[in-house]
Parts: sequence; structure tokens; C-alpha cells
Amino acid sequence: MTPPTTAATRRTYGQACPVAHALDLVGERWTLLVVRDLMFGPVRFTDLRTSLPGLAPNLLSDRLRRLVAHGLVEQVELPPPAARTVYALTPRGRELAPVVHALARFGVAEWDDPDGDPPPRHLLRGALLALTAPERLGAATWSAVVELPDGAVGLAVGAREAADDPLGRLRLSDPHPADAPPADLHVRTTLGALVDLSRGRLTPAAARAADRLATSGSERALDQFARLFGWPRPA
Amino acid sequence: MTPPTTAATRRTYGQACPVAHALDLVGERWTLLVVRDLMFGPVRFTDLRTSLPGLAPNLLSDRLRRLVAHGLVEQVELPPPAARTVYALTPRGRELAPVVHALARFGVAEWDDPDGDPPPRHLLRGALLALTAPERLGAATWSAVVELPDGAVGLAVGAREAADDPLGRLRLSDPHPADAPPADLHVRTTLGALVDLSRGRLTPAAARAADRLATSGSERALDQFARLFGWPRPA
DNA sequence: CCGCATCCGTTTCGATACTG
DNA sequence: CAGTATCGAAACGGATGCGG
Repeated sequence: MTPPTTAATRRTYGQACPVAHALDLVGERWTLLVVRDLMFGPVRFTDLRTSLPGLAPNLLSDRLRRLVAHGLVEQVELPPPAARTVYALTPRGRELAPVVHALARFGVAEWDDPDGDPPPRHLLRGALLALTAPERLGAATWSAVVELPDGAVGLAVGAREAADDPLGRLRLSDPHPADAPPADLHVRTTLGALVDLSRGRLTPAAARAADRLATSGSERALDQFARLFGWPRPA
Repeated sequence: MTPPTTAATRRTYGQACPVAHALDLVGERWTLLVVRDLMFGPVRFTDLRTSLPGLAPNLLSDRLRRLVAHGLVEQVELPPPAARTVYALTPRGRELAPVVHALARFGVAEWDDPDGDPPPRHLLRGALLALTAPERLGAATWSAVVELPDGAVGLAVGAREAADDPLGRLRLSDPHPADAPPADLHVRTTLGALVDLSRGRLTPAAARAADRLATSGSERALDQFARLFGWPRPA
């Protein structure tokens, strides 16, 4: 009596609802983590394997195939001198940036002890991004270098949205390019301090006193930085 | 030879990443749709069953239990005169609003023929919300009634965030309360027209000419409404 | 009727092995 | 390096049942 299940039965919510439709595309296990790892630029199959331990290769294969089929990801063939094919987000795929960012901001609220349990290097930019609230960006343009124990990340705020960047005016680079123009601001701190600051559990003054924060450079840029990361105002 | 898998292995990503952690909490199948249906207020178990056809009761049970365990949902016992228990988002659970909203905005971009395949009534507010871009809200406060073929939805923009509302300054009510103060603006249209307008595939003038849009009331409120829903400017 | 718990066939996942 | 093939273990989906 089993209805023949025409093999077309890929599990779908099939509701006339935008949320349900979005989850039909990216709601499966691992899919949004794959998108996360494509968010900062093209990567190879193997890069994804190492950045997503626990994801079996057949599943990664399946997820990528499905993302490609839905037009969110494309396979790009590189010129022969080097590694063959990379996966990259399409413009439509980049529209998932707000989804990933919203998840990151939600998840970061319960992130305890980021210093004791630091993310692998390739997640550094994402961790920083999760602490920012881009809607609080002022009109100014500025740049900064954030020096964390694991390395330095560059941060630049442009005047307008960069078309090729999923993140709008914000641009993160890891590692910070050595030949970049000098940044307006240098911040030396730890992820844990940034988390505590953004939650208002720590004031900049207290962080400095505890040697968890040191800054140098433009005062104005620091002001913007503090706003972007939600630091408590000195009042 | 099966490794004993200490039974503690509930599938978790276990990555030191805010996105992965968020998905550990709400990444399972159905979970975010349950949250979506709690977003506009408390509902009963049975309400969820009817608003989520295809979700088996044991799974709904499981999802709710898990959400409660994580502090995102709470079970509220109602006074005896009526239906017993309802499920409601906790303040922490309401912080998922940006996630659901981001998914809705992503999903709505591929929503074709909303008039031919209209969402069930309880999703009307969500469908409207998916078409808005709250970051484009001006400072003004105003209210409107949107009359769709399936019913009228009230929309009110407050001066400040309402603490008990996940949506910030935006407040949607369905059905539009008959005893509410008169709205600044009346909009009679269809979901399909709103979608086309927000995608810039239709101008307000063309929509009026085709009898897909009729408005009355405050010009200023209409201006705000058009901005909020991303209508193309007459220019 | 409401709020689930139980049972069971089907689908998906996860680990490992293997191939161009 | 970039995947495919295989197979046991979970998770899911549907039906049914049962106490309050």
C-alpha cells in the first residue's frame, strides 16, 4: 500500500511562505555552514572539508550540488597553473549574507569564553562580524586593524556598498595585507574582551586597565569602531 | 566495532562559531517554522499542528521541548475558563526575529504568483513583513490598514521599540481590530501587487491603472509606506 | 477535543573505503 | 585533489491510541 512515492519526494515544506521557501533552499543540515564558509570568497572542495570537520564528503558533495542547482553557488574553473575548481557564491547566493549575519548575532550572545575556546583561523572574520551591528554604521569611512592573539584582521568601512561584497560597506580581510595603506586605527585585544565589551559587561576603561585592550590612532575612528561593536558609551 | 557513541551524541556541529551555535539551537528541521508561528504571539499545540501541516505531533513535541530546554520558548498555563496551555517565545526567543525576518526577505525574492498561491491566513502578517525593510523606516510614526482579498491587516509604526514586540517599531495586527483608532492610511491591494511593487517591476501609477492598488488617507503616511515596502519612487 | 506518546516504514545522515 | 560508493545508525513522517 505504500504510495509509489515517485522519487520526487525530496523533503520540502511546500508552504506558501517566504520563510518556508528559504528553508527549502538552505534549511538542510550543513547547508548554511557551507554558505558561511563561502561568504568571504571562493574556496575549494578540500578547504570546505577542513573547515567543516564532521561533514562527510558525500554530503558536502550533495549540498554543493544542490546549492549550484538552485543558483546560489557556482563552480569556477581556474586556469591550469594551479588548483582546479573552486566554489563561489553567485550574486543571489550573496543575498544570504543577512541570514548568516543574523544567525551569527543571535549565536554570539551565548558565546562564553571565546578566549579559552577560540575559533579556527578561517572563522576569525566571521567572529568579528558577529559582534558588529552594521545598521549603526555612521556615514564616515575609516579603516582599522584588529590584532588578536591569533593574528591581525583588517577592517575597512567604505562609502558605498561594494557590489562584490556580501557585507555591504564593511570589508574584512584576513590576514591583514602587509602592503595595505596604513589604517586609521589599531586595536589590540582578544575576542573575549570584544564579546564582553559588546555585551556591556565591560567598559573600555576597565578593559584597558585589565590589559585586555589597547588602541592607537585616530580618535574619530575609535569612536566609530566603538559604535559599530556596540561598546558602552563612557556616559 | 561501532564506537560506543555515548548516547550523548545529539547531532551538534560543535564548532566555536556563533553561526554553528545558533544552528545547534534552531537548525533542525521545522524548528524555525515553529518559531515563525510563535513570533506574533502565543499559540496552542493544536494551532501549531494546523499551521504546520506535515509536522508530526511527536516531532512538534520534540521541537517544543527542545526550544523550552534552551530557554527560547516557555509554556504558559492559562486560567481554567479556557484552553489550557499555550507556547510563547521568551525574550531570548524573540531575538530570533532578525533571523526569521532575514530568511523571509531572502525567500520572498523567489515568490512568484502570490495571488494564485496565497498563504493561509495566519501567514498574512509574515508575508507583509517579508516585504518590508525596517532599516528604511523614517522617524515618523503612522498607521495603516492593508486590505487584501483575504482580509485586512493593521500596521502601526511606533516611536520606539516596543519591548514585548519582536519586530521593533513595527506592529502588525491580524485581523485589524474594528475598534482601533482610525488609521492614517488605507491601502487596498493584493499580495502579488505588493511583491511586484517591492521588486520594482511595477510602479504605483501602473498598479493603480491596472486596478491592483487603491489608497486613501494621509499623503505623508503613504510616502512612508512606500519607502518601507520599497516601492519605486515616481522620480 | 486537546496534548501529547508509541509504533513502524522511509529518508537522511555519518563514517569509512575507494577511484579518476 | 576532488569527489563517488557503500552501509549501519539516526531522524523523520504518518497513523493510531490514550489519559485529562
